[in-house]
Amino acid sequence: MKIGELSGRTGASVRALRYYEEKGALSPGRTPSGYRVFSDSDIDKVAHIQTLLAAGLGMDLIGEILACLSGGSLLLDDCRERLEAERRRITGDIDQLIQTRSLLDELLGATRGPTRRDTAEPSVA
Amino acid sequence: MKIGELSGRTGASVRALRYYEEKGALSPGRTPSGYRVFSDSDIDKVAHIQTLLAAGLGMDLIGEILACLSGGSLLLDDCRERLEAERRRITGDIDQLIQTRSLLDELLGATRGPTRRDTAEPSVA
DNA sequence: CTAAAGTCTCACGTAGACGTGAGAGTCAAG
DNA sequence: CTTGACTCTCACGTCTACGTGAGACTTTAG
Repeated sequence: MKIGELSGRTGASVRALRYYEEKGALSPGRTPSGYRVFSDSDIDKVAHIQTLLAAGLGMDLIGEILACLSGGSLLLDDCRERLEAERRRITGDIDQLIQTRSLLDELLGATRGPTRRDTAEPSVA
Repeated sequence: MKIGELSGRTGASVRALRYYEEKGALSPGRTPSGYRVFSDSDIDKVAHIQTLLAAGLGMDLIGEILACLSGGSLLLDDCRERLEAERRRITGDIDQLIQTRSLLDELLGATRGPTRRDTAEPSVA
């Protein structure tokens, strides 16, 4: 498929997809005329990219990770370490966010209003 | 205390502290000669700012929040709503991060195997 | 065949949270 | 009084993940 279709299927803008390629996260083929040609598996890759981006990983790292994965379907030790480091960082971020949520509760409760446990608490670590 | 001392006590750079003031999150007094004068309570405020920043809140919102808090020691309904919106967003972010952590575990697990250190056995790469 | 739609490669613009001098005034110490 | 450290106000530089044309070519629809 061409870039427009991938954009439609993933929600990522055409510009974003070209940017992902620039960072090595995608490696589409080319038609004789220069058009990028993506495969179905790229849909999943883009989803991964979006997920990792949302988690705060930089495109440079994501690019290396996906390059590693598609390269040999096996992570080099170097990549593993960095992924594990990110995993630890994310766990730290989660804790941090939970504390911050408590701070917000404090601010919200400090002034007035019922200390009601309203909406569900999906994630409590 | 002057800006340098507050910087030392909070870890925030002098530039950052001036930026926080610019955004209305801090409102230090001034000496006749124009030097900023901070109080001890500003140490806590800076800590809150750093926490909220790390949680993804923008300085504009943080500025309004702290201005609200120190202004009337009571949150306006408008402020409350926005804080509650941020609370929901943070909860969503936490869930997102937990899912992402699972993705990382998946990626890390996909290559599970002996972590060779010096074996020059090129797997598939 | 022509017009519209899609794609290409530059390459500058954007927003957020500061970094980094530039040039100048101010304060504590010797 | 003179350093030297500290502070002040501009105001441009930085980094990230794209947005947004500009100008030109390719493909598709009628």
